[in-house]
This record gives sequence, structure tokens and C-alpha cells, in this order.
Amino acid sequence: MQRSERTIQMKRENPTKHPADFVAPKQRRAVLTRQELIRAARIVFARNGFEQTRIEDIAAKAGKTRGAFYDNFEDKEDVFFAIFEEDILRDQRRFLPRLHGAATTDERVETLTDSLAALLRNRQRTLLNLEFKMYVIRHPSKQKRLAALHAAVLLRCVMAEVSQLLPEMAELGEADRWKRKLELTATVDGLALNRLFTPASMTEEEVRRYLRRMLCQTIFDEK
Amino acid sequence: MQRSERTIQMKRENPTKHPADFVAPKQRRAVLTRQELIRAARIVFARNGFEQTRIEDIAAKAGKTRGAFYDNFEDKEDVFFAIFEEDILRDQRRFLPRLHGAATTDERVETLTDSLAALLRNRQRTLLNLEFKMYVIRHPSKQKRLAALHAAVLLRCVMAEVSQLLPEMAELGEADRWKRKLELTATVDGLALNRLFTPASMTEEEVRRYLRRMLCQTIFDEK
Amino acid sequence: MQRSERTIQMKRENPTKHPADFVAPKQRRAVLTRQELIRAARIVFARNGFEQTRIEDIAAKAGKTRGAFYDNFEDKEDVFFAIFEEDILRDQRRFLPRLHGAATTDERVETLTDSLAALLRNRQRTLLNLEFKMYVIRHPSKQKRLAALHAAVLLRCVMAEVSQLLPEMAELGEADRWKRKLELTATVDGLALNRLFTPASMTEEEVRRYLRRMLCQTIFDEK
Amino acid sequence: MQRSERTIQMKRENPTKHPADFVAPKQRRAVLTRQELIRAARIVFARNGFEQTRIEDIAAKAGKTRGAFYDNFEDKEDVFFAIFEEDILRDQRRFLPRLHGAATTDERVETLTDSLAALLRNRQRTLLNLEFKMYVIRHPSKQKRLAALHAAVLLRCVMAEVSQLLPEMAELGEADRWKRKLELTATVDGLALNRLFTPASMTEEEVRRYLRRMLCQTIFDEK
DNA sequence: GATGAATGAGTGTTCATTCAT
DNA sequence: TATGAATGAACACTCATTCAT
Repeated sequence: MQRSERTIQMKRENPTKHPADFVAPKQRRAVLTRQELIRAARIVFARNGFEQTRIEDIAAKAGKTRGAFYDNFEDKEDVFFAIFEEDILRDQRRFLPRLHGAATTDERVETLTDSLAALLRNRQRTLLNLEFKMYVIRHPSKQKRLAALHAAVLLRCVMAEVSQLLPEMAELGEADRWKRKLELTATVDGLALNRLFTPASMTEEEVRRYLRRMLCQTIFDEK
Repeated sequence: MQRSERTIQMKRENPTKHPADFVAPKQRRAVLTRQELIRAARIVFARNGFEQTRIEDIAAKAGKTRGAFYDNFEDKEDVFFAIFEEDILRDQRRFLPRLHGAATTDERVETLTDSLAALLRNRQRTLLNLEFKMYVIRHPSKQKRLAALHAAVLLRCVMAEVSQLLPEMAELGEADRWKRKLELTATVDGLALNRLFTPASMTEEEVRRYLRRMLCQTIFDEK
Repeated sequence: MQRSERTIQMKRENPTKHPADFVAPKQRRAVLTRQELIRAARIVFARNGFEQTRIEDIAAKAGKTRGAFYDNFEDKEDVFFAIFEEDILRDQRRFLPRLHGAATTDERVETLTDSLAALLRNRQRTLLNLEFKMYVIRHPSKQKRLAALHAAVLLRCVMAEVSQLLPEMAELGEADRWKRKLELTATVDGLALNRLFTPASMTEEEVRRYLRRMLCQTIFDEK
Repeated sequence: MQRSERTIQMKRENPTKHPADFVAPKQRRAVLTRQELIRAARIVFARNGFEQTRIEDIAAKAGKTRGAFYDNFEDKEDVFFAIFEEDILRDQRRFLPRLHGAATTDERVETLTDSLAALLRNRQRTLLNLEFKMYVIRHPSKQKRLAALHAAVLLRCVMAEVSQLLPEMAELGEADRWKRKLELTATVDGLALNRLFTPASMTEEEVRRYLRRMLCQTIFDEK
């Protein structure tokens, strides 16, 4: 955790010292190695789960050695969290603008449906998400260390700012909005889990119809 | 697996040789040990997850040694599955009669809501259920060995015979019923996962209201 | 060791107390169990080797349980030696009379060739014999405990009384006779080992011719 | 197996990239460790036999830890075979030149007698050889994995190229030569086994005389 | 920054042996 | 005698982690 934050900071602080487009070659290499390792970690974590993943598998998949791994991360948990930090940032950059760009309620529902369907289509992402939640559930003692990340991840599934983005929910109380977010997240996660679990499953269009229904319900439910 | 099956069979075959109410004390002891171990396994699996659970922890929690564990189970996976075999049987004995006893649609919805709410209230059960699904997802190659159990577990969340029990869904096609079951299961699992994940959560009554709404929707949706 | 000797003694002492043909049914059963176990042990030892053989395998092959094994033998080594005690006695009863019955040198050579060829044809016997010698070689510290048996087994491969039986060797000194026995035994064991080891091998007739040649050489070599 | 092969290859491939006399210190260290472990394994295997040998004993005898063992070998069988690979190569380098250098039949017989007597004098070598043959005999299912090694070991006891080296046997048919090799190998192994087995034994000179006689017989026997 | 040899604690699993029945 | 449940020591093997290069 410490290690990864430090590395991230270096990535951001140095440009203020040097011309913005200059990065020392060694550092570029270091950043690349880090990216490689995270990419590899996604693949291996998604396939084997957190506990079953060995550092060596990640390193090997990235074409590196264990040593390189330990130069970039404290331990397994460290990469694991780094993955979600990336995801959160990417989601925010990707989905929020679209939602802001939607003018009508219908458009907003459709935009959200698109976003959620996209997440559900991404098998790796889905597996990692479930894995992460299970991990957090089983390590409440680490919640303090997880605090910042945890909060962010709670908002993670786009539901993030849903309540603020949807003017439709604006007049609800805080607690109420929270519950609706929970319902929505539950819907998505539940669908994700069971689509992976059951052999035969819903078509893409059925998924979208289901999501749309759940969204409308969440937004417009009188109580 | 073989061991556990053998033991189970002995429990059932011998009564045909002896007076039905006679069980050799050794076998009684063996069955008790097995029960103890399964009970312990539930606790440890729920707390630590499958991968993080050590055989020794299970044995110790049951007041036994590792050897006793291996007398009763092939390996960790074997107890893990034994837990769900128990649950499936217990659920069927517990919930189906109630559902059969319900006369009207309203009663049936209420009965199902009760059952599902009861499951959601059971933290251990919920954790084990999620753990199990994650395990199956990650071990598709074992699906053959899991086949029978897998099928049973699919029906596990009471959703089991839902479609047959609810005359309301009787006229739907097979594929359609299947999708509705999936939706319902997804709802329950999603709710379970996120209630464990988020610190603050819904009240018991809110959970019931949500379940009721989802049930009605699933049952009565025109298509 | 102690156990098996005790058992053997019982088998022999009791007839002096009772009419020779009377054996208490319980004892008859005990002797049978012991025989069964030894028979099973031969099979398993020959297949898996001494170290790889588990008590349970022997018991199971005999249709008994581990407990029954421990009622009849001290430990694995105990059955192992019991096997060879049996073999020695049987060999003496079987082969010596034939040798005594042979009148001429030619007949004696032929008789011995027959005997040795018979041993070599018996795969189980051969495997056990090699196994036994390897065991003794690796446990020189147990030679004391093995003493009596060891001495007997030295004579075991029919070579036993060869030197006394063959008047041809009678006038040789003790040391010389010993060396010739060693050579003969070496020939048989080496042939046994390498026939098991090499895929293709000699025909029965070639084996006999080789044995005959070795025998003649051993007997008639001037020095 | 893979590991050991890989390591061997690295030892050979790198020199093409670097000046031929340069070996990375890490690799030198790795090779040394491997040698140490094999040396230790010889000692322990010879003393305790394959089955009774614990990895830890080997590691400890080499002054290393279990981990170092597993960095260099797949498992116990892997070192076991590595020992014989070494022996085969060493034998070929050592004995064949001598045999080639012999001009007359008498010289060749004497050279072979020397070689075989040397093998018989080497207690460790002899024990390992017997152990290996017993192992192969008991694991016919592994013959495929053993194939190459097995074939090489068949030729192992110098008898290796005997038939080709001895012009005296050149005109014999393939099958016939094979049988004579078998006889010779049997002689050596049988002698080895029984010299270890019997307390008192032949003198060095008697062994040589016996070997010489067997060699002549094998070479010159009319058929 | 990267490598990979080495460590050693941790754990699954086996199996001889005991003992209450 | 025979059973088989239970024990616990023994061992194979894995893998996170360190560190000299």
C-alpha cells in the first residue's frame, strides 16, 4: 500500500520538476513494469482468485521475476488494491461524462443501462469485483487500511454518483438514496454472480431489459 | 468423497441387519464426529473462506485431530460440499412444505418472503453460499464432479421449485421460468453480498419490502 | 518378531496337550487369519516393495482390518520375516528330498537345475527374495535380531545344503565351499534381477542351459 | 525433471552469448548447489534406500535447505535419476577409451575385468545400482518417462558397448549378443548383491578370477 | 531497477499404532 | 479375536520473502 502510493506520487510529482513531457527513461521503464504487473495481476486474480494467486504467477504472466514484483508492490494485497484504484479512476473518467451529457430521464436511464451492461459483459472485471467484495467482507479488521479505497469502491459500480446525477432522486433523503444505491448495486452484483454461476443464461437484450426495469423502479419508486 | 459416502451408507444400511433403532455405538460415535466436523467447518469456512481455511482449524474447532478429519472426509473440498448437501436437504424439508401449504398467491408471496428473509438473516449461511458460488465459478473443470450437487444448489435458494410451486408461473415456457429464477436468485445473492459489504444497511422490514416487490415483479411480469 | 514366535509356538505346543488332531476352533480361526495375512503380505510386498507397503494394504488384501494384523504380528517387519520363515521350511521339505534321491552327478545337476529354474519362474518369490536381501543389506544393525533367520536364508536358495549334498564338493575346504555357494547364489540372483529388469529376455530353455553351465562350473572347477 | 533439464541447458547455452569462459556467478553457484545436492543424495540413497530417504536428509547433508532442493529438482525421483545420468556419462568417458585402447583379446578381457572389479569395489555405486534396478522393476508404469534413461542404464555396467567393442562377439546375431550381455550383467549384479549380503566374502583377487572366467565364457562360448 | 538462488515457515496428507467396544 | 475410530508424528511440497549480485 505504502509502496504503491509512493510510486504513484513519483509518477505525478516529477513532471512539475521537469518539462511535462520528459520522464527519465529509468522511470518510464519502472512505470511500464508496474503497468505490466497490474495487467498480469488482473488476469491471474480473475482466473484463480486472490488466495490462490501466487506472486510468481503474476510476475511470470508479466514476463518479469518475483524480484520485480517486490520492487513495485509491498505484497499481494497491494497489487490487488492497485487494480481497483485504477478501475475507479477509469470508471469516473469514462461514465460520468456520458451521464452528465444526458438531458432527459429516458436518456439517463439508457446511458446507465449501457454502462451497467458494459460492466456485466466484462467477465474479468466482474470476477475481480466479486473477488474484491468477498475479500473486504472477510477482512473487516483491515477496513481502516482500506478506508479510502473502500469508500471509493462503494461508489464504484457507476452507482457512484448516481443519486447526485439523477435529478430524479435529488429530493430524497440521504438514507433513502443510500438504500436505493444499495438495491441497484445488489441487482448488478447478483446478476453478475449468477450469470457466472449458471451455465445457460440471459441474452444481452434480456440483461438490458432487466437492468432498465430495475433502474426505473429504483428511480421512480414512490417510497 | 468416497469415505463420506461410505460412512453415510453404513448409517443407512445397517438398520436392515439389526433392529431398526439399533446403531452400533462405534457408528454413533463416527456419525457424531462427522457432524462435529461439519459444524466446525461451517464456522471456519464462513469466517476465513475456503482457501484460507486450514484443515487443522476445522479439526481443532471440532475438538478433534487432523487424522479424524481425514477419516471422515477426502479433503477440504469434501467437507465443503458436504455442508451444501446438508443445506439442500434441510431447505427442502423446511421450506417446501410451507410453500405447499399456502393457498393464495398472496400467502405464497408472503411465505417466500419469509423464507428468503430468513436466509438473508443467517450470516453464516449467506457467507457460505457466496463462497460456494465463487468456488464453483472458479472451478469449471470440476463441474462434472459437482454436477449433481451443482444442479441441486442451483435450486438451492428456495427458488428451488419456485416455478413449479407457484401456479402463477406455470404457463410460462421452460426457458422463461429459468430466467425468472435466475433473476430472483440474483436479487437474493446481490442483496446478501452487499449487505455484508456495506457497513450501514437496510432494516429487516426494508429487506422484506424489497424482496416482496421483487417476487411480485418476477411472478407477474407479463414478459 | 516376538509375537510371531509366540504364535508359532502356540501352534506347536498345544498339540502336546490335546490330541494331535484337535485344535480349538478359535485357534484354528486365528491360524487361518495369520495364514491369510501372510499370503496377502506376499502379494503386496512383491508388488510394492517393503517400504511402500502399508499395513492397511495387507489387511485389506486379506479381507481383514488393521486390528487383526496387529493381533498377529508385531509390525511390518514381523510379517516380512514370517514370509521367509515359511519359504525356508517349504524349500527344505520340497527340494532336499529330490536332491537326496538323485544317484549320479548328472542327475543331481539336473535336479538342481530344475529347482533353480522353478524359483526363477516364480515372479513373486523372486521379487520377495531380492527385496529381502536389499532389506538386510540396509539394516546391518538388525543383523543380531535377524541372526537366526539370516543364517537360514543364506542357505535359502536351495544352495542351502548344496555343498553337503553334492559329494562332488565334499573334499573341498569350508571356505572354498562357501565361495562356490556364493557364486551360485550370485548367479541366480543376478539372473533374477536382470530378467525382471530387462524387457526382452531369455527363454526358459536358455535359462536352464545357463544354470546348468554355471552349476557344472561351480562343481567341477579345479580351483 | 524439467527444472533440472532447464538448469543443465542454461549451463550450456549461455556461453554462446558471452565469452566462452564467462559464467555468471549466480549460475556457478546454482550449478554448485546442484552438484552438492546430487553428491549428498548419493550418500543418503545408498545408506537408506530410495523410499526411506527424506528430502530433508539430502538437503541437510548438502548443507542446504529443503527449498534449495526443490529449486533444483522436481522431487525425489528427479535427483535419483540425475544420479544415474551422471554415472552413465562418467562411465562412458572413463571406460570406453580404455577398452578401445586394448589391442588383443587378452588385453580387452583384462581391461573389462579391471573395470568391473572397480565397480564392485565401489560400495556406494553398487548399492545405488541395485536400488535403481529395483525401483525400475517396481515402477513399470514409469518406463515411458524412464525410457531414454532406462535404455542407457541397460548398457550402464560397462557391458554397454561390450558387444561392439569386442570383435570376438561381432559375428553373433543381435539377439545372441543381447543374451550374453544379460548374462554378464547378471553376473556382476548378482555378485554385487551377494557380496553386500553375506558377511564374509571373496577376496579382491577371487572376484577378479571369477569375473575373468565369466567374461571368457561369455565371449568364447560356441553358443 | 531487475534477477533468481536460497530460505524456512506453513500445511496438506499419510500411516503406524493404540484402544474402547 | 476382531473392529475401526482416533491419534499424532512424520513427511512432501509450496510459496512469500529476502538479498547478494
